[in-house]
Amino acid sequence: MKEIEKAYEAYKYEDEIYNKWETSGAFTPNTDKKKKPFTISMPPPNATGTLHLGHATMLAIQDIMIRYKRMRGFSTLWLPGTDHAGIATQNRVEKLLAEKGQTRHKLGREKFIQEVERFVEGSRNTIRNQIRKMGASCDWTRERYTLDEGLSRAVKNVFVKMYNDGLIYRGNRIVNWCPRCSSTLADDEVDYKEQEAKLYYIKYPVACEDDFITVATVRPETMLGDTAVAVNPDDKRYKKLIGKTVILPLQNRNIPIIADKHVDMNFGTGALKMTPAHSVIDAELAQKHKIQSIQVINENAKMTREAGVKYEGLSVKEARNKVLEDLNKLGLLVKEEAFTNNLSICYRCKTPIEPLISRQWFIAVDKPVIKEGSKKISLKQKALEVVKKGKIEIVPDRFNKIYFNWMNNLHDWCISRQIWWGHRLPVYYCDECGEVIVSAEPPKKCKCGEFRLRQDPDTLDTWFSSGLWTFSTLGWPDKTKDLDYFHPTSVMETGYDILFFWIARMIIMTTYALHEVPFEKVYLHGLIRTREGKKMSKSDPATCIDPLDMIEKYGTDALRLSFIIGATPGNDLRLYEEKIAGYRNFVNKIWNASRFTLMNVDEKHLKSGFKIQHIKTRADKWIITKLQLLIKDVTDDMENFRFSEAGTKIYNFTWSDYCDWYVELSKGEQLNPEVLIYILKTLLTLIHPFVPFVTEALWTHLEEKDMLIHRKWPEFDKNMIFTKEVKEMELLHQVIAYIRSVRAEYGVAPAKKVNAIIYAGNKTQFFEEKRDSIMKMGRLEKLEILEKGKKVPKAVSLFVSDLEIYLPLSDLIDLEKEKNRLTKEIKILEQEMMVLKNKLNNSNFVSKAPKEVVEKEKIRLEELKSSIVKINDKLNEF
RNA sequence: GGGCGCUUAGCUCAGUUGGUAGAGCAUCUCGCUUACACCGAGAGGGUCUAAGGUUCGAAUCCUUAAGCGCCCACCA
Repeated sequence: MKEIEKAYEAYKYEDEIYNKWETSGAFTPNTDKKKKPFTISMPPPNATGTLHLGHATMLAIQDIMIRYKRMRGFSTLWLPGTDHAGIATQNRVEKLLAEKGQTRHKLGREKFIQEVERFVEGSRNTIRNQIRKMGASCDWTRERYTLDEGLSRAVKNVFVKMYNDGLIYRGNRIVNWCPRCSSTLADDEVDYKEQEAKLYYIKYPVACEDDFITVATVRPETMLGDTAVAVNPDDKRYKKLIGKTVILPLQNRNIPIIADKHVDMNFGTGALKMTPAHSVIDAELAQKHKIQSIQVINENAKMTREAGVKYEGLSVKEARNKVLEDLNKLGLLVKEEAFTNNLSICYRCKTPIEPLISRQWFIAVDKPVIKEGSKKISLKQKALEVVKKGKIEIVPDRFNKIYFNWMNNLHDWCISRQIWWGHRLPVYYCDECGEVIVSAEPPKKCKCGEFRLRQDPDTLDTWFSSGLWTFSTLGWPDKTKDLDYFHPTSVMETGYDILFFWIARMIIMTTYALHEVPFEKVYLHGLIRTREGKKMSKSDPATCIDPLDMIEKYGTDALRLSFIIGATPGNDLRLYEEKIAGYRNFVNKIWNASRFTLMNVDEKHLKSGFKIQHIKTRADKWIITKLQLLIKDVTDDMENFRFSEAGTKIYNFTWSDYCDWYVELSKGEQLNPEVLIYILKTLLTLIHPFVPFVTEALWTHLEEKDMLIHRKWPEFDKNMIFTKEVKEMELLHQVIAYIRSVRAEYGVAPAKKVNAIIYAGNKTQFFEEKRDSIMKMGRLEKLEILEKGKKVPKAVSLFVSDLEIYLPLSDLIDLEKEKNRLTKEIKILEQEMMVLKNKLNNSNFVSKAPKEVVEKEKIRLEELKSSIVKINDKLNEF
């Protein structure tokens, strides 16, 4: 027998165990045709950061899925990797450079990229090791990175294919521009922040008339680029002005007054100033009405020459003040009102977005290109269809609606970014003849014969490459064994916050490129919040829990459990240290339950293996039955992704059934080594996916050849269900619980032993057999077990089922108190009996409720009646 | 303006198809009984947000309302 420490100290074991798993190849599956594949693509953490609670959650959930399926005999691939995270990473490095007084422009493109690469290599290693810390059983031999050669090839190939299909085009359109990042952003990369702004009312004189039209705006500086004023056609105030022109103040330009139903009559003055170059709505209206646009703000958020010499070069804010001042001088500024509006900001750096017109690359989401039978459908339609038809199932299903809503409203996706860190567009220009060449391989020369070709300086939106993740990581565009075997992947597990950013993009890109879904199931977890329900923010260490600190303090297993138990998919989870400490206690409980077993068995027991013949006592049959039911329930829960339920059930079994009863009963002559070992091994197997480290650490003491990670998942065995014994044991528990309860109520010191008399009727033999257990657990001095007898005076009396139990606590008994206790008890029982009687007298209930429900109630009623009679008899003696 | 989620014991939450409410922590009372004080035994604590409805029966299904939170949308 090996020495086992009294308490489990996680940090002493975890790294070594992980290392053993990894080096033994346990995480690396084969493309074994005899097995079924089970695949998860790990959502690639950004290559910049460190592990946070979001990552830790996803790793815990996915690892549970993977380990479970591995034990069920699947060929399981969990493919890890990292994402280059274009804008996020570039921003980080730019910030670091700024500290040294450097900028990326001073450095130049090539050197800057080297700088980023250096930075990324460092932090990728950090991330890798932190993923290991979480116990993630992912296949490191297949690790990928979005900028790998292979993945880059996939990116270029998809780009070219889409271009050739007419899905990718270059266009001059209004885009979200972040002046700080100097780049475009996709629509969903824009965040909104409420701000206290001012709504300015400005008078525009109507040409050739002594009239004005007043417009309201929060951005007066954009008026320099106004090209129209729009009103609602039904607006009586302005009907007569439609078709006329106004003279745009400060610019002295004539611009038309047009009518469009989109204009809200009730907002402001009901007249909308239109700046198509700097407002998305205005741009749409302008396109509809063929109104030109004038760009007055440039990509650095400075005013352009078009804004006029007076304003050129001013910042937006300066221009705003100057415009207001000038309008005021002319008496055209009517008034200003306080106003709250939503300011658009960059989701990465929080800088206000400037909408402006720019020449960019887009993916056409509404163009019918994908062949579907005889007709062609768009990317969007295809992405909607696979979810509608159930080819992809989203858990929880309420997110279907959210997905549909988003997909339906999707506009053409702007994919070009003016940053340097990322996949450069495979687009080449010939300045000689103006030819545009789109090609995965750099072209040698233009068809006009020119050799000097210029590659587009822009890079692709990060989500373009992430969208290919499930298949680019498996080797596409090459026809690899992995791709054939592991794709489509089985489950995509991630936080609901990137449903649009990523999940939707993967569905679009994969259904297009591979004509199959990227994954069959999407499992969405919630966000981790503080105990108060607030978001955890890195900037506020008081609210922010660092998973690595928690691992050091409580162990990985405890942390994992705190993400799983009590969590429901799609709902946020509040996390706090006491919770983690609680699960640490549970992990220690597992440790000690095992320790007890190991201290009480010999090596020969460990080696002998378990047979059904080893089951001897009623307690054995009871715990074995409980275990079988646990296997059944937990398996069912795991199959249905109910990890919280599965975890809770194992927790309760371990602590309440196994430790509090079976282990306690095992102390003494009842000890049955084979059963103890069988229960322990099965339990460790069942809970291994949740707490891999402590279970594997214990496994080393069990004389098994293989590591626990390879162990087969237990099967439910109906031959090990003993219904009768379970009922008897539960009655025994009840009796012991009653005795303990009375002892406590009467203040009997735990060390003091008392006497008891049980009239057990037809269960006399059973109780006789369990005499030792009752005496031990009830802490009895002397126990009499008889079929029946006289009521015992000067004793506390208990009536359980049809049993009578007496504790003659003579000197402790307070007759008055005992009388009150029994009176109280009988009141409760009588009340319950009344309810039951009414129910059973209700013909509707008897006829309509299921038979077994009625039967159950009848039995309960009989029990109640019997107890009440007995208590009444006893009361009459007082 | 649309849509979604939450509201259950002091706190954090479970409660799978409707059958008289559960856990952990916290509180109180005891206790070092040969696995564990990261423990054991016992106790208290809930008209399941409110009001209607369906049903023999509702925390669970339907309707309405309130509070909190989130997402989407082109109120300038």
